[in-house]
Amino acid sequence: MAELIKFEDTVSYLLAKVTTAFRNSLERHMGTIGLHGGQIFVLFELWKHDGLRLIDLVARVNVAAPTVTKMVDGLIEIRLVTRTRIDGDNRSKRIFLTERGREMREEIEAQWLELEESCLTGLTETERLVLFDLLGKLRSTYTGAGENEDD
Amino acid sequence: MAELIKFEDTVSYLLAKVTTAFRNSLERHMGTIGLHGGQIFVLFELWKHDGLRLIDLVARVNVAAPTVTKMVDGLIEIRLVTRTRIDGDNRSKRIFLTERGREMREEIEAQWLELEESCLTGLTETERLVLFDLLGKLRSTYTGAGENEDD
DNA sequence: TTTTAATTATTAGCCTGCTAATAATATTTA
DNA sequence: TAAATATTATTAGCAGGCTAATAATTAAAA
Repeated sequence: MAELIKFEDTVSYLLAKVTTAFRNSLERHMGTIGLHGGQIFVLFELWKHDGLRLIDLVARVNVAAPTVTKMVDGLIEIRLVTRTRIDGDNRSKRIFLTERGREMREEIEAQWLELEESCLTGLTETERLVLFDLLGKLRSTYTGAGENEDD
Repeated sequence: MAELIKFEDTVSYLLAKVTTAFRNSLERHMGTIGLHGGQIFVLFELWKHDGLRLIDLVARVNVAAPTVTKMVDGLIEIRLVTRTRIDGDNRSKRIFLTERGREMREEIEAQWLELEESCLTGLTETERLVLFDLLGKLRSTYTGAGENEDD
Protein backbone atom coordinates (compact mmCIF):
# COMPACT_ATOMS: atom_id res chain seq x y z
CA MET A 1 0.00 0.00 0.00
CA ALA A 2 2.94 2.24 0.76
CA GLU A 3 1.27 5.61 0.20
CA LEU A 4 4.12 7.38 -1.55
CA ILE A 5 4.77 10.95 -0.61
CA LYS A 6 5.39 13.75 -3.02
CA PHE A 7 8.33 15.16 -1.13
CA GLU A 8 8.38 18.22 -3.33
CA ASP A 9 4.98 19.17 -1.98
CA THR A 10 6.16 19.54 1.59
CA VAL A 11 7.28 22.74 3.24
CA SER A 12 10.27 20.86 4.62
CA TYR A 13 11.50 20.08 1.15
CA LEU A 14 11.30 23.68 0.02
CA LEU A 15 12.78 24.85 3.29
CA ALA A 16 15.78 22.58 2.80
CA LYS A 17 16.35 23.85 -0.72
CA VAL A 18 15.91 27.51 0.17
CA THR A 19 18.09 27.04 3.18
CA THR A 20 21.03 25.82 1.12
CA ALA A 21 20.62 28.49 -1.51
CA PHE A 22 20.36 31.23 1.07
CA ARG A 23 23.45 30.08 2.92
CA ASN A 24 25.39 30.18 -0.33
CA SER A 25 24.14 33.65 -1.03
CA LEU A 26 25.04 34.82 2.47
CA GLU A 27 28.52 33.37 2.12
CA ARG A 28 28.99 35.01 -1.24
CA HIS A 29 27.79 38.41 -0.13
CA MET A 30 29.94 38.46 2.97
CA GLY A 31 32.85 37.05 1.04
CA THR A 32 33.02 40.25 -0.97
CA ILE A 33 34.11 42.08 2.16
CA GLY A 34 36.40 39.37 3.45
CA LEU A 35 34.02 37.77 5.93
CA HIS A 36 32.28 34.44 6.30
CA GLY A 37 28.60 33.91 6.80
CA GLY A 38 28.64 32.76 10.37
CA GLN A 39 30.97 35.41 11.70
CA ILE A 40 28.39 38.08 11.05
CA PHE A 41 26.16 36.85 13.82
CA VAL A 42 28.92 37.10 16.36
CA LEU A 43 29.54 40.68 15.28
CA PHE A 44 25.82 41.48 15.55
CA GLU A 45 25.89 40.55 19.19
CA LEU A 46 29.14 42.32 19.95
CA TRP A 47 27.86 45.52 18.42
CA LYS A 48 25.02 45.36 20.89
CA HIS A 49 27.17 44.26 23.84
CA ASP A 50 30.90 44.43 23.48
CA GLY A 51 32.96 42.20 25.72
CA LEU A 52 30.65 39.20 25.96
CA ARG A 53 32.02 35.90 27.16
CA LEU A 54 31.91 32.91 24.84
CA ILE A 55 29.08 31.39 26.80
CA ASP A 56 27.09 34.60 26.41
CA LEU A 57 27.61 34.53 22.67
CA VAL A 58 26.50 30.91 22.60
CA ALA A 59 23.23 31.88 24.24
CA ARG A 60 22.66 34.84 21.93
CA VAL A 61 23.79 33.48 18.59
CA ASN A 62 22.03 30.20 19.21
CA VAL A 63 24.68 27.85 17.97
CA ALA A 64 26.84 25.39 19.90
CA ALA A 65 29.90 26.47 21.85
CA PRO A 66 32.53 24.85 19.61
CA THR A 67 30.96 26.58 16.61
CA VAL A 68 31.22 29.98 18.23
CA THR A 69 34.79 29.24 19.25
CA LYS A 70 35.66 28.65 15.61
CA MET A 71 33.85 31.77 14.45
CA VAL A 72 35.70 33.85 17.01
CA ASP A 73 38.98 32.23 15.95
CA GLY A 74 38.30 33.44 12.44
CA LEU A 75 37.41 36.94 13.59
CA ILE A 76 40.57 37.14 15.66
CA GLU A 77 42.63 36.10 12.66
CA ILE A 78 41.31 38.97 10.59
CA ARG A 79 41.67 41.26 13.58
CA LEU A 80 38.06 42.25 14.11
CA VAL A 81 37.94 41.01 17.70
CA THR A 82 40.22 40.03 20.55
CA ARG A 83 39.83 37.40 23.24
CA THR A 84 41.16 38.14 26.69
CA ARG A 85 41.02 36.54 30.10
CA ILE A 86 38.94 38.48 32.54
CA ASP A 87 39.94 38.96 36.11
CA GLY A 88 37.74 37.37 38.69
CA ASP A 89 37.08 34.15 36.83
CA ASN A 90 39.95 32.43 35.09
CA ARG A 91 37.66 30.10 33.19
CA SER A 92 36.03 32.83 31.16
CA LYS A 93 37.39 35.04 28.47
CA ARG A 94 35.74 38.10 27.02
CA ILE A 95 35.55 38.87 23.34
CA PHE A 96 36.03 42.53 22.45
CA LEU A 97 35.65 44.34 19.15
CA THR A 98 38.77 45.98 17.81
CA GLU A 99 38.68 49.46 16.36
CA ARG A 100 38.38 47.85 12.97
CA GLY A 101 35.61 45.56 14.18
CA ARG A 102 33.62 48.61 15.16
CA GLU A 103 34.39 50.46 11.98
CA MET A 104 33.38 47.65 9.66
CA ARG A 105 29.79 47.82 10.77
CA GLU A 106 28.73 50.22 8.06
CA GLU A 107 30.30 48.19 5.33
CA ILE A 108 28.72 45.02 6.63
CA GLU A 109 25.33 46.64 6.94
CA ALA A 110 25.48 47.82 3.35
CA GLN A 111 26.27 44.28 2.28
CA TRP A 112 23.49 42.97 4.43
CA LEU A 113 20.99 45.20 2.71
CA GLU A 114 22.16 43.92 -0.64
CA LEU A 115 21.71 40.38 0.57
CA GLU A 116 18.24 41.27 1.77
CA GLU A 117 17.27 42.83 -1.50
CA SER A 118 18.70 39.98 -3.55
CA CYS A 119 16.70 37.41 -1.68
CA LEU A 120 13.48 39.38 -1.76
CA THR A 121 13.62 40.20 -5.43
CA GLY A 122 10.38 39.11 -6.98
CA LEU A 123 8.33 39.47 -3.82
CA THR A 124 5.82 42.27 -3.41
CA GLU A 125 5.89 44.45 -0.32
CA THR A 126 2.95 42.55 1.10
CA GLU A 127 4.58 39.21 0.44
CA ARG A 128 7.71 40.37 2.20
CA LEU A 129 5.76 41.30 5.29
CA VAL A 130 3.89 38.02 5.31
CA LEU A 131 7.11 36.08 4.82
CA PHE A 132 8.74 37.95 7.68
CA ASP A 133 5.81 37.13 9.89
CA LEU A 134 5.76 33.44 8.96
CA LEU A 135 9.50 33.04 9.38
CA GLY A 136 9.15 34.58 12.80
CA LYS A 137 6.58 31.98 13.67
CA LEU A 138 8.76 29.18 12.34
CA ARG A 139 11.60 30.50 14.40
CA SER A 140 9.63 30.56 17.60
CA THR A 141 8.57 27.00 16.92
CA TYR A 142 12.21 26.07 17.31
CA THR A 143 13.29 28.46 20.03
CA GLY A 144 10.32 27.73 22.19
CA ALA A 145 7.55 30.12 21.33
CA GLY A 146 6.69 33.41 22.93
CA GLU A 147 9.92 35.11 23.70
CA ASN A 148 10.90 38.69 23.10
CA GLU A 149 14.61 39.00 23.35
CA ASP A 150 15.68 42.57 23.13
CA ASP A 151 18.82 43.79 24.73
CA MET B 1 25.61 59.41 10.01
CA ALA B 2 25.81 55.66 9.95
CA GLU B 3 22.15 54.74 9.81
CA LEU B 4 22.22 51.67 12.00
CA ILE B 5 20.22 48.70 10.84
CA LYS B 6 18.01 46.61 13.02
CA PHE B 7 19.26 43.31 11.68
CA GLU B 8 16.56 41.46 13.48
CA ASP B 9 14.00 43.21 11.34
CA THR B 10 15.27 41.74 8.11
CA VAL B 11 14.02 38.62 6.40
CA SER B 12 17.63 37.53 5.90
CA TYR B 13 18.21 37.50 9.62
CA LEU B 14 15.19 35.33 10.28
CA LEU B 15 16.03 33.13 7.34
CA ALA B 16 19.50 32.52 8.70
CA LYS B 17 18.14 31.58 12.09
CA VAL B 18 15.43 29.34 10.71
CA THR B 19 17.97 27.76 8.41
CA THR B 20 20.14 26.61 11.29
CA ALA B 21 17.23 25.43 13.39
CA PHE B 22 15.62 23.54 10.55
CA ARG B 23 18.88 21.85 9.56
CA ASN B 24 19.31 20.67 13.13
CA SER B 25 15.78 19.35 13.18
CA LEU B 26 16.27 17.56 9.87
CA GLU B 27 19.49 16.00 11.12
CA ARG B 28 17.84 14.91 14.33
CA HIS B 29 14.81 13.40 12.67
CA MET B 30 16.84 11.48 10.13
CA GLY B 31 19.32 10.48 12.79
CA THR B 32 16.63 8.43 14.48
CA ILE B 33 16.66 6.07 11.50
CA GLY B 34 20.40 6.07 11.02
CA LEU B 35 20.61 8.64 8.24
CA HIS B 36 22.03 12.11 7.80
CA GLY B 37 20.18 15.13 6.54
CA GLY B 38 21.83 15.49 3.19
CA GLN B 39 21.66 11.86 2.20
CA ILE B 40 17.90 12.03 2.00
CA PHE B 41 17.98 14.21 -1.08
CA VAL B 42 20.11 11.74 -2.95
CA LEU B 43 17.64 9.01 -2.09
CA PHE B 44 14.72 11.19 -3.25
CA GLU B 45 16.23 11.37 -6.69
CA LEU B 46 17.17 7.71 -6.86
CA TRP B 47 13.65 6.69 -5.95
CA LYS B 48 12.50 8.62 -8.96
CA HIS B 49 15.33 7.48 -11.24
CA ASP B 50 17.50 4.65 -10.10
CA GLY B 51 20.95 4.37 -11.62
CA LEU B 52 21.75 8.05 -12.08
CA ARG B 53 25.33 9.11 -12.64
CA LEU B 54 26.95 11.43 -10.14
CA ILE B 55 26.70 14.33 -12.52
CA ASP B 56 22.96 13.71 -12.88
CA LEU B 57 22.54 13.77 -9.13
CA VAL B 58 24.49 17.00 -8.97
CA ALA B 59 22.04 18.62 -11.35
CA ARG B 60 18.99 17.29 -9.53
CA VAL B 61 19.99 17.71 -5.91
CA ASN B 62 21.43 21.13 -6.58
CA VAL B 63 24.58 20.87 -4.56
CA ALA B 64 28.19 20.71 -5.74
CA ALA B 65 29.77 17.53 -7.07
CA PRO B 66 32.15 16.89 -4.16
CA THR B 67 29.24 17.22 -1.76
CA VAL B 68 27.23 14.60 -3.61
CA THR B 69 30.27 12.34 -3.74
CA LYS B 70 30.48 12.46 0.03
CA MET B 71 26.77 11.85 0.49
CA VAL B 72 26.97 8.83 -1.78
CA ASP B 73 30.04 7.61 0.12
CA GLY B 74 27.95 7.68 3.28
CA LEU B 75 25.04 5.88 1.64
CA ILE B 76 27.37 3.19 0.32
CA GLU B 77 28.80 2.69 3.77
CA ILE B 78 25.38 1.97 5.23
CA ARG B 79 24.57 -0.14 2.20
CA LEU B 80 21.65 1.78 0.81
CA VAL B 81 23.27 2.32 -2.60
CA THR B 82 26.08 0.99 -4.76
CA ARG B 83 28.34 2.76 -7.22
CA THR B 84 29.42 0.90 -10.33
CA ARG B 85 31.23 1.72 -13.54
CA ILE B 86 29.01 1.70 -16.54
CA ASP B 87 30.03 0.27 -19.82
CA GLY B 88 30.35 2.69 -22.66
CA ASP B 89 31.94 5.52 -20.74
CA ASN B 90 34.65 4.77 -18.28
CA ARG B 91 34.51 8.19 -16.72
CA SER B 92 31.03 7.79 -15.34
CA LYS B 93 29.66 5.60 -12.64
CA ARG B 94 26.05 4.93 -11.88
CA ILE B 95 24.55 4.93 -8.42
CA PHE B 96 21.97 2.23 -7.77
CA LEU B 97 19.68 1.64 -4.83
CA THR B 98 20.16 -1.61 -2.99
CA GLU B 99 17.23 -3.72 -1.90
CA ARG B 100 17.49 -2.06 1.48
CA GLY B 101 17.68 1.37 -0.11
CA ARG B 102 14.38 0.71 -1.78
CA GLU B 103 12.81 -0.78 1.29
CA MET B 104 13.72 2.09 3.58
CA ARG B 105 11.55 4.49 1.67
CA GLU B 106 8.49 3.96 3.83
CA GLU B 107 10.41 4.45 7.04
CA ILE B 108 12.01 7.59 5.71
CA GLU B 109 8.73 8.98 4.50
CA ALA B 110 7.18 8.45 7.90
CA GLN B 111 10.04 10.34 9.46
CA TRP B 112 9.73 13.05 6.86
CA LEU B 113 6.10 13.58 7.77
CA GLU B 114 7.06 13.91 11.39
CA LEU B 115 9.64 16.49 10.46
CA GLU B 116 7.04 18.33 8.43
CA GLU B 117 4.54 18.33 11.24
CA SER B 118 7.09 19.40 13.83
CA CYS B 119 8.13 22.40 11.81
CA LEU B 120 4.59 23.47 10.98
CA THR B 121 3.27 23.19 14.49
CA GLY B 122 1.70 26.47 15.38
CA LEU B 123 0.79 27.41 11.83
CA THR B 124 -2.77 27.35 10.61
CA GLU B 125 -3.66 25.55 7.42
CA THR B 126 -3.82 28.84 5.57
CA GLU B 127 -0.45 29.92 6.88
CA ARG B 128 1.05 26.66 5.74
CA LEU B 129 -0.20 27.17 2.24
CA VAL B 130 1.04 30.75 2.12
CA LEU B 131 4.41 29.71 3.48
CA PHE B 132 4.69 26.97 0.88
CA ASP B 133 3.90 29.47 -1.81
CA LEU B 134 6.39 32.04 -0.59
CA LEU B 135 9.17 29.51 -0.15
CA GLY B 136 8.54 28.41 -3.69
CA LYS B 137 9.02 31.96 -4.85
CA LEU B 138 12.19 32.35 -2.81
CA ARG B 139 13.47 29.17 -4.33
CA SER B 140 12.90 30.29 -7.87
CA THR B 141 14.71 33.50 -7.06
CA TYR B 142 17.77 31.36 -6.53
CA THR B 143 17.33 28.72 -9.17
CA GLY B 144 16.47 31.21 -11.85
CA ALA B 145 12.75 31.75 -11.87
CA GLY B 146 10.13 30.01 -13.92
CA GLU B 147 11.11 26.40 -14.14
CA ASN B 148 8.98 23.35 -13.64
CA GLU B 149 11.15 20.33 -13.11
CA ASP B 150 9.14 17.22 -12.98
CA ASP B 151 10.56 13.89 -13.89
C1' DT C 1 40.10 20.90 54.26
C1' DT C 2 39.33 17.57 50.95
C1' DT C 3 36.46 15.66 47.74
C1' DT C 4 32.85 16.17 44.56
C1' DA C 5 30.22 18.66 41.40
C1' DA C 6 29.42 22.46 38.26
C1' DT C 7 31.01 25.90 34.98
C1' DT C 8 33.68 27.65 30.99
C1' DA C 9 36.25 26.88 26.97
C1' DT C 10 38.68 24.07 23.76
C1' DT C 11 39.88 19.91 20.96
C1' DA C 12 38.67 15.96 18.11
C1' DG C 13 35.93 14.19 14.79
C1' DC C 14 31.78 13.93 11.81
C1' DC C 15 28.27 15.68 7.97
C1' DT C 16 26.91 19.44 4.79
C1' DG C 17 28.21 22.93 1.88
C1' DC C 18 31.76 25.19 -1.02
C1' DT C 19 36.09 26.06 -4.47
C1' DA C 20 40.33 24.67 -6.54
C1' DA C 21 43.23 21.20 -8.10
C1' DT C 22 43.92 16.29 -9.90
C1' DA C 23 43.17 12.18 -12.35
C1' DA C 24 41.27 9.64 -15.84
C1' DT C 25 38.81 9.03 -19.90
C1' DA C 26 36.51 10.80 -24.30
C1' DT C 27 36.08 13.84 -27.90
C1' DT C 28 37.67 17.45 -31.22
C1' DT C 29 40.72 19.54 -33.90
C1' DA C 30 44.90 20.05 -36.38
C1' DT D 1 47.23 9.96 -35.91
C1' DA D 2 48.71 13.37 -32.45
C1' DA D 3 47.67 17.12 -29.66
C1' DA D 4 44.46 19.98 -27.45
C1' DT D 5 40.05 20.26 -25.25
C1' DA D 6 35.78 18.38 -22.81
C1' DT D 7 33.80 15.72 -19.50
C1' DT D 8 33.31 12.99 -15.24
C1' DA D 9 34.61 12.04 -10.72
C1' DT D 10 37.52 12.39 -6.75
C1' DT D 11 40.76 14.52 -3.39
C1' DA D 12 42.30 18.35 -0.50
C1' DG D 13 41.14 21.81 2.32
C1' DC D 14 38.04 25.29 4.41
C1' DA D 15 33.71 27.28 7.11
C1' DG D 16 29.45 26.26 9.56
C1' DG D 17 26.76 23.11 12.19
C1' DC D 18 26.79 19.35 15.68
C1' DT D 19 28.12 15.88 19.86
C1' DA D 20 31.36 13.84 22.93
C1' DA D 21 35.45 14.11 25.42
C1' DT D 22 39.16 17.03 27.81
C1' DA D 23 41.17 20.58 30.45
C1' DA D 24 41.04 24.07 33.75
C1' DT D 25 38.99 26.63 37.21
C1' DT D 26 35.46 27.62 40.65
C1' DA D 27 31.91 26.47 43.86
C1' DA D 28 29.56 23.23 47.03
C1' DA D 29 29.37 19.43 50.10
C1' DA D 30 31.23 16.20 53.33
